[in-house]
Amino acid sequence: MSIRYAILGLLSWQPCSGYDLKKIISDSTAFFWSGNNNQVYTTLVQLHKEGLVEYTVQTQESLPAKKIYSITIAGRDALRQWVLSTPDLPELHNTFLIQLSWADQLSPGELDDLLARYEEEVRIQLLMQQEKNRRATSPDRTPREAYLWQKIADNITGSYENELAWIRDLRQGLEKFT
Amino acid sequence: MSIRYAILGLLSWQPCSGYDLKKIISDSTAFFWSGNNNQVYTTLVQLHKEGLVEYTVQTQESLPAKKIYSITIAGRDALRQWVLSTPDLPELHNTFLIQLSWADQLSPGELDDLLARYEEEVRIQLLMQQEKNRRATSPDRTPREAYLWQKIADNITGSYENELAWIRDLRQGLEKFT
DNA sequence: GTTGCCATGTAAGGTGTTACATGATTTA
DNA sequence: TAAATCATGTAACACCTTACATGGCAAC
Repeated sequence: MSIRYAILGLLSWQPCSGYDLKKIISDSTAFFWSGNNNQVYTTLVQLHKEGLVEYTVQTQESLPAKKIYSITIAGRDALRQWVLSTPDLPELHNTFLIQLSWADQLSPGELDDLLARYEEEVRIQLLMQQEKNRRATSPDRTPREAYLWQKIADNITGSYENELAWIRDLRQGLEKFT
Repeated sequence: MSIRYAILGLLSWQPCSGYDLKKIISDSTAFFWSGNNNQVYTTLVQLHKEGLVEYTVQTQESLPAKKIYSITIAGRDALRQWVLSTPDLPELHNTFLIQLSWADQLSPGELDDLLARYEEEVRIQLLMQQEKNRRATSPDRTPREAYLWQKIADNITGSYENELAWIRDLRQGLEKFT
């Protein structure tokens, strides 16, 4: 349900087409959805039905027409209420931990290979995230907002760094068992 | 799809009824599913259809009959192949980051209240997780397996600790903006 | 000339959740 | 007497993903 508010929030920053929203969402890690058409467009239709967004059609020569969505007063109210609501905990979904649960059947070499592959994946992901952060643009309407967005980016890189430290420590500790 | 392998893994540890599996999964954080009936029972039926598990019915006086599932040779093979397969990255799904994205509309007091509530939630979750770890039983078939399960538990508490450090730092840094 | 971008939308399917349904036994 | 535990299973629905469909334009 929170993709509603991700979209409302983006529209509270600037009017966007569905296509724009889709791109922003799929490029972002904090907005963790895939940004597929179905979800974005149907959510926009629903938000419109509820009066939380409105749109104007903008025709373009030699390009398909755009629906430029913007947030309504009611939409801003709904967003504010949601932002004030009790936060959810982060969802810790790490399939690798399940893989590791049953990894004692592997030989020392197989296990270290598995761990090395995971470490490498996380390492690359961290680098990609850092690069994303460098390129990213944020609303930046006040110094405080810029700070919040910086910290949001830090949260994600921090999670990968934490995971990386964990896997390195794990591999180190495994050397005793060879 | 990975709940299949969570269940196969649990059965590779010890034979269980669906009810047992359900309880283990819903009590565990690493096995991150809710452990609802529908998923567990239908997955067991599917695994049985594929010949990866088998069961015997155990009747009990004055209690409903149990189906005691155990893993087959084919099941052990499938599990081993999955454990060796390329690990997935952790899924970072933190709705709070989206809430925070649009939190600059809040007054300093409202914002700090939101952050304080989040910090408290994470703190409690960390304590609960540590308590869980203390009570938990693990397969513990070899010293290496015991080590792996210890590290899996550490991963989860570590994630909460990391989040807690992040939110504390964030609140500290916000004081400049009051 | 095939791929990718712009821009909308639909279809089909996988995954996961809550709630419902039964029915005896134990606990508060 | 109400609720929780044991034990199975189904129904309904929310959420999310990939893939399909159209059609013009630009780039390589």
